Amino acid sequence: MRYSSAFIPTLKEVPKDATTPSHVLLLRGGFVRMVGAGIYEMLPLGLRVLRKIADIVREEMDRSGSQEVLMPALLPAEYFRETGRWDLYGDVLIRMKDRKGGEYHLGPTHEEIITDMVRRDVKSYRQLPQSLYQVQMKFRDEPRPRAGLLRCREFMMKDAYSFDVSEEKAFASYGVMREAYHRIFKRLGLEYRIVEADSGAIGGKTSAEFQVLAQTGEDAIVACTKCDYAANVEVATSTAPAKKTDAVGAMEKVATPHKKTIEDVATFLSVPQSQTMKALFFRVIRKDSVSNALVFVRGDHEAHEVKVANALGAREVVMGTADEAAKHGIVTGYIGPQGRASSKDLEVYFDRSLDTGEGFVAGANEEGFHTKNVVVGRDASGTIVDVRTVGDGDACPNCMGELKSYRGIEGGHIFVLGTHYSAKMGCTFLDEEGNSKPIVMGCYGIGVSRLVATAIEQNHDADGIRWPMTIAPYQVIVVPAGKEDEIQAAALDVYTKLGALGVEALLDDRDERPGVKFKDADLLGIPLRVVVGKKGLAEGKVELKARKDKDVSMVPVGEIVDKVASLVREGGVRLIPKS
RNA sequence: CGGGGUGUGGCGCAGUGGAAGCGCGCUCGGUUCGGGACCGAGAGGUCGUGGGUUCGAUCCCCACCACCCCGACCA
Repeated sequence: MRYSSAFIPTLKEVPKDATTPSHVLLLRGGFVRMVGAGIYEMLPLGLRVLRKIADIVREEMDRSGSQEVLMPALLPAEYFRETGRWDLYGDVLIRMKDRKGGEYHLGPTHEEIITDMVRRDVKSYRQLPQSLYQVQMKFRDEPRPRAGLLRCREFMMKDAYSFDVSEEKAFASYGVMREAYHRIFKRLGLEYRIVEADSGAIGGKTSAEFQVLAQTGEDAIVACTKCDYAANVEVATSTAPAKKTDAVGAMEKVATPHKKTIEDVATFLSVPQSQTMKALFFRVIRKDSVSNALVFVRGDHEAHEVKVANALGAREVVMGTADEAAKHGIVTGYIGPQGRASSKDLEVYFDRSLDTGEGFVAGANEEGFHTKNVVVGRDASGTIVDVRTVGDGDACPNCMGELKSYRGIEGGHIFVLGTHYSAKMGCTFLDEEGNSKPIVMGCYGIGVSRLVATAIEQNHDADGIRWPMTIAPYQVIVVPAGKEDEIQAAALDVYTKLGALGVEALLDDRDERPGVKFKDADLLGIPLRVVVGKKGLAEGKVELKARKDKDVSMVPVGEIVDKVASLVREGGVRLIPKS
């Protein structure tokens, strides 16, 4: 492509609404433009990147034995009604009516539609397993779209679905996809971790997220520095604390006037914060009931609400207000477990870090007093759970190694769904014995458009983007630095020969000063840059620079094309020469 | 949905109760030509929308809309 005729509207100034690096650079580089909140149009460069990512995903899906289909984005309400998600999805679903008043919505995900596709035709175990995928725009009315392509209301997603005769086979399919995902993320050139995660609303049993490491990530994850354990903090755990058997003296009430926070109490009583416990009052929302719970965690720990909800078997837990607590006779600031027991009104839980046989300082359930030597099990009873937020320095639950925390962007998520959808939708098959059984499903998503932004979050510097070779919009930019005919001719020659080898090259033939061209080349993030200049050319050489490196090398004109081609290949791209 | 903020030329911003300006970008001419050059001449704006106050509103008042940030929520 000749730059002079390309539609690459770059911007010098940072658009004021862009905050994250990928958002800024996608806009400045002329890759995308915003049309509305969470709605973007892809300009030529952006589309090239998007397609490259999608193509890699397709190749690996195909290789894993999955077949591509395309489902509609516009869906009649009846499918989501079948599984109850018409109501469950709430405002996230973009709903509409047709001229006859029929109810429709835009697809936020396609489990129901694919299940319908399969149930129509698959009747026998002989037709299984099946694996189908699609690359499609999805629509979700996000409460808060943000950060450019990272969180959109319209976004491109690859979703795959597996159909098996048994849970065992479904896990095998899950394993195949997991391997395919590893290949995909490696080929995309992204640093990532596969982590255990909460299954959320999709309703699965086993799931794993592919988290791309980036400082701006929305998700907090921990990974072991020794083994391959990694988990989203929503579900992360650590080694359970050892029980201690030292005798602990009897409980002792002490005056702690006006000392409400853990910090104040610990300082006042001269005990480490790890020897105190604090209580969190939650409103617990279960499938068909709402109750309250006191959850005790160590003073220096934090409870994670998702872990709390999972541990209590709740759909959701919400921090209760002081007023609500007061109705249960709770003295905020001085809450203790002694003398309490789980009741219908108020459930009592302890994080397992408190179940060590040690004595802790707890509130005395009386304004201005705390109690020392409270031993869980001896002086207080409740259910032991694991709800604390795991963080840096905690011990790995697998190998006792040290856990380290990262920020991540969820690039992919794979689930074993079981029969959640198939059972509700009557997607069944006859096994060898003639028994009708629901098909066991799995689903596997990759946020294709999100990965465009994710790749930038992980690969950029002060000057612009640094695309991984496999997804760069062009692999090399050829810059003639000078107007002399020899320079122009030499640059055109290099550009033409690169094209013949199948290298995707951009020829910056614009009538601009070299500085402008260099700035744009860096901003666009083209991995390789070949500059044809007067001095070099006099010696029969051109300049080669990698976007990610500082240094420049001079290469004989006769070798530059092969040199570039081999670097592109090394970057993981298969070159197909044009005949 | 709660809290905060912003809407003025393509982008970034200033500004006034008498009706609009700067930088970048754009067009033309000239000088330049290895890290976003310089000089000169131009083009380009329903001041988010609607209503109100006023002789007169981009400015003051009210309502609405859009967008951004924090939180809730979420992939």
